[in-house]
Amino acid sequence: MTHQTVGHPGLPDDPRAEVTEPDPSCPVEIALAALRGRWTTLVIRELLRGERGFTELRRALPELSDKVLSDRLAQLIDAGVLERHRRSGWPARTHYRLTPHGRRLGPVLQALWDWGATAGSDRG
Amino acid sequence: MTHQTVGHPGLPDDPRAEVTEPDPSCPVEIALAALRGRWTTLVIRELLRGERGFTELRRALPELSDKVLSDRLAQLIDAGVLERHRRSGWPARTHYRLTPHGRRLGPVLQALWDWGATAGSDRG
DNA sequence: CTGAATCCCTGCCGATACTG
DNA sequence: CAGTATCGGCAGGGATTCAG
Repeated sequence: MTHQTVGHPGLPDDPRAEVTEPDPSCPVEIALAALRGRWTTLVIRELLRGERGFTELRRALPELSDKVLSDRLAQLIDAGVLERHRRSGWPARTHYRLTPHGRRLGPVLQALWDWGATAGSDRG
Repeated sequence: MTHQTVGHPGLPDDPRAEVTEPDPSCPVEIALAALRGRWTTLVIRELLRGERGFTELRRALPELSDKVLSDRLAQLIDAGVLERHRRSGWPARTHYRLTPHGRRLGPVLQALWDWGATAGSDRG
């Protein structure tokens, strides 16, 4: 951040802070798009704990269907959060690992957690 | 989670960090619910700059329809982010102001911005 | 001026079934 | 083991209309 116009934390001094309609190239939109959708943060949480295979993720999140898990993994790979590593052979073995960029979601989720944990307590 | 096995920031040592399915009471879900939906962050951004009336918000975000603006304001009031202040008389005048809790979204949005701004570049 | 009610359309999510 | 294909239900979002 390069300024503090009004005294609140403010947003970066970047033209994208001035958009008047939702803009996919806005960094906030990019971040929220990466986190969007049911189950997404739980998948990330599992992978923050270490790399996991497809079945391991299913075991950790039993209510999550194959299709949605597959969707989420693709979404997160697309967002640069995860990498897929295939091991050839039989049975096929794949594992998913956070990229460095994905690991940097840790503090972001922490910020969301901290804010959400104080909801209702208006303190100030 | 009760540890920091891998050296990443980790999540709080709270039972809600162990849920195996989406849980509305999870702080992360609470925060994401507050930010959910198209236009939401732009409305917040406007109000981070100062209190605004309904029409002022419409002017700042011309593509945003009345209905969705109304929906968003209700959502954010419900989330404890905003307060509505009515002034009696004619014409009716209302303004919206961030609560202290809402103002604390500043750093959260900043964290999202920072992450989103580095997407693609794999080493911050 | 400040909204709420309605309608429709689209996209997400879940269940099931099928493939390499 | 690791997914993809397909379908149906439901909620989100936009335009329009109406009301306090």
